[in-house]
Amino acid sequence: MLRISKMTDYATLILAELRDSSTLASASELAGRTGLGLATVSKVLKTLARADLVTAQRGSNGGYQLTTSADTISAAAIIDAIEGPVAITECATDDIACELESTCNLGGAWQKINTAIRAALTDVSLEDLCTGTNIPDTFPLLPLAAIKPGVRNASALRRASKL
Amino acid sequence: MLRISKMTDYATLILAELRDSSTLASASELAGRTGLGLATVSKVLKTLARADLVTAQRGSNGGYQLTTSADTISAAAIIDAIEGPVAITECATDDIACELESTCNLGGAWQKINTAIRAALTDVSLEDLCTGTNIPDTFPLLPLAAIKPGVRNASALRRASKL
DNA sequence: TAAAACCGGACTAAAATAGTACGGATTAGT
DNA sequence: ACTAATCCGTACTATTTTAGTCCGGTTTTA
Repeated sequence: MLRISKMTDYATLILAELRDSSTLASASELAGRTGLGLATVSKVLKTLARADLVTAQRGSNGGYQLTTSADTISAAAIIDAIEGPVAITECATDDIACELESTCNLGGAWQKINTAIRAALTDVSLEDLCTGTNIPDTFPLLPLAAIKPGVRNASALRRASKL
Repeated sequence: MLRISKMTDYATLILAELRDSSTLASASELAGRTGLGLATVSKVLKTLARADLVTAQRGSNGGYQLTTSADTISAAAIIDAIEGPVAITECATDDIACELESTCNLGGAWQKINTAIRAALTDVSLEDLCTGTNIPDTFPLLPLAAIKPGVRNASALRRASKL
């Protein structure tokens, strides 16, 4: 559920390498360091460059570097760059009202959740991802938890424990 | 990014209808009420029944009803039921270590984030989804926010505002 | 016994994702 | 100027996932 694509995963790996590198790193260099295919690394880097997360230098001795420091690049930005600004539900994707709207009695609840998750991901930086800091094992969503003590059913617990 | 499948969306719609119904509701009844195809509704209901979120009554006059009350069914449980216990990254899916592990210097950061999101979704109930209550517009992730004041880059902000 | 309903699984079609390939443009060094 | 290294853009293919449909079987009620 709620998975990020492999490409986004790769992007994180690559960005992490760039973070460790003080100079320009070429696509083939990064391919070597990450163990991924050159073509794939190239593709990811091009996408990241278009999103302005990395800056490219062309020509011989060219390569890539982070546009800004690792603590100013958010997890949300990485996901956005690779996967585009896709929303959690179909009908949240664009401003066209979904055809089921009349029978849909869910007043955009999923969209709200989506926004909330995005906010959470915006507060996690590449630096955090690399160092593993600032990412708590559980995200106590205070306002929610305070209002209703987390009610969980058996199957949810069972699955959660396996995760 | 991070989208739930259409089927999960449908499941929520169907569960919401079941919540409003005091008696058994058949698949065709629910298809009518939601505006979805019968075959699709059937499929979703069967899956939900297997996950024990709804209880089926077979035979003539049969149908479905919620197994427990709407406030004991979590959003996480619904997603799990339809999409299975899939994790946010490939290598988190099973306990087999991913082949990139040696070069992967991301110590399961995505997995942590996944767990955190799951925790958040476990605290949102079907009842919440239906009524729209208890779902704040933003989820202030207190422990995170307290430690580092949300650093966002321009492109993240731009995209977020379009969402 | 017949009709209504769920059950399980197979099946197809469509869409998204992953990965590859290639000709073109840019730059540095010689 | 020439050449090699490198990024750029895009098109392409293959694979996987998702969505949606169908059907034969079982259960229950009347």
